[in-house]
Amino acid sequence: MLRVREDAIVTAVNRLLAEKGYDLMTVDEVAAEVGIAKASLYKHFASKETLAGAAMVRVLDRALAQAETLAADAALAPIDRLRAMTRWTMGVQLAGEMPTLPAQNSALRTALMANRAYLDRLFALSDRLGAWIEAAQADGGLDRALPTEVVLYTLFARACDPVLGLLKAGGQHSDAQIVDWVLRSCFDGLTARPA
Amino acid sequence: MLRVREDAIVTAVNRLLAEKGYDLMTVDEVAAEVGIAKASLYKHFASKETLAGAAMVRVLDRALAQAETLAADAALAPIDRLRAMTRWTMGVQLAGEMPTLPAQNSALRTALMANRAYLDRLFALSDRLGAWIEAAQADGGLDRALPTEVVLYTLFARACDPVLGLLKAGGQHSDAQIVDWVLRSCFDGLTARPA
DNA sequence: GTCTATAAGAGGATAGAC
DNA sequence: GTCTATCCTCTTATAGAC
Repeated sequence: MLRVREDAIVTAVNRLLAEKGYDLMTVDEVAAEVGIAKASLYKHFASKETLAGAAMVRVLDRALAQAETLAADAALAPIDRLRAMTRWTMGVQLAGEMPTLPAQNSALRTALMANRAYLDRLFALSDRLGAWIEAAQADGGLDRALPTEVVLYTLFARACDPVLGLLKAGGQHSDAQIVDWVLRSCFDGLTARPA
Repeated sequence: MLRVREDAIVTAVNRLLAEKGYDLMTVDEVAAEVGIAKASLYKHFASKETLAGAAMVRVLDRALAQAETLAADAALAPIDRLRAMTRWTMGVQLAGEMPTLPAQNSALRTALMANRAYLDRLFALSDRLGAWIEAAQADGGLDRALPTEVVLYTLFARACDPVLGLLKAGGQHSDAQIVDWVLRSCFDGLTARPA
């Protein structure tokens, strides 16, 4: 029962974070969406920052599960694992399920940096992607001139890329088409490649 | 006198928007930074949204001036104009002078869409970059498989790319090095190019 | 653990004197 | 056009009954 209730809370937080972002999401809205009183919500989670942390833990768990699936496919080259992972990430964002947090809010940042569950998962995902990046550079699939951290941050940034939302807002293209274009620009660059 | 005072206000807004973003910037802070009372500030600008609009107008004017300079250099290929423009944009962000607005705040968005001065400059810049993009696709410098709007949005997005801030926060690299890496990943892609 | 009610304070905006 | 003082709403968080 308690687990089910808290799952419902995190689901609401996740959706609201994706829709309006951390600063514009209010705890009142979360409570209303779950259908409980705000005071009840605070019996489950100590603060707004804690709520955000729980939503991030959930999405990181989803990402780790996706990475696990990709790792199990021995036929995939490292670069293709990275591509598939990024495609998945962008799909989640287009589906309105990607909670995004402001990089500038220092109170929130401090709380997250003290959140062990969050940090564990963030490091686990970074380690996994970092290993794929280095393997892809070793086998010649990935540009060796770019440091691992540059590639890693660039891929993480696709999760909150505003380009996806802008193209979707235009209403002219399917989600799949949008993902294909952004994935292509990310991995192959904007300049023409010799055929 | 009035012009000087309003310039000082916009400068403060610009800096605070770059530092903390729109939602976390307070009008009290702006007034304090300028050194005037909040009520005085409201004699110059009607609302917080108006303040943000003025900061965006200023940065767009800077961008248009930069584009004008690049357009005057007849030796530059279209793709190099785009590259130089993006390099300039990222330099402004790393210098802490790039005001960034949340895409999710609908009240702010509504106000901006009613701000003629803002829209005029946004369209002017989009037109100029759009022409360069199409010229670069025509001469084979830019990937023809990507629609103009995808390239345009991708370049605009570099102005608020979180990767720059993450790399700078690491403290390991110079601004110039960071810009080079992100510019390379953007234009040439993450995957290796045949030499 | 759920509720109603409320504290406590931040923040956008304004009144009115000078 | 600048100031001090204040209004008013929104929002986070808690008190206390059941």
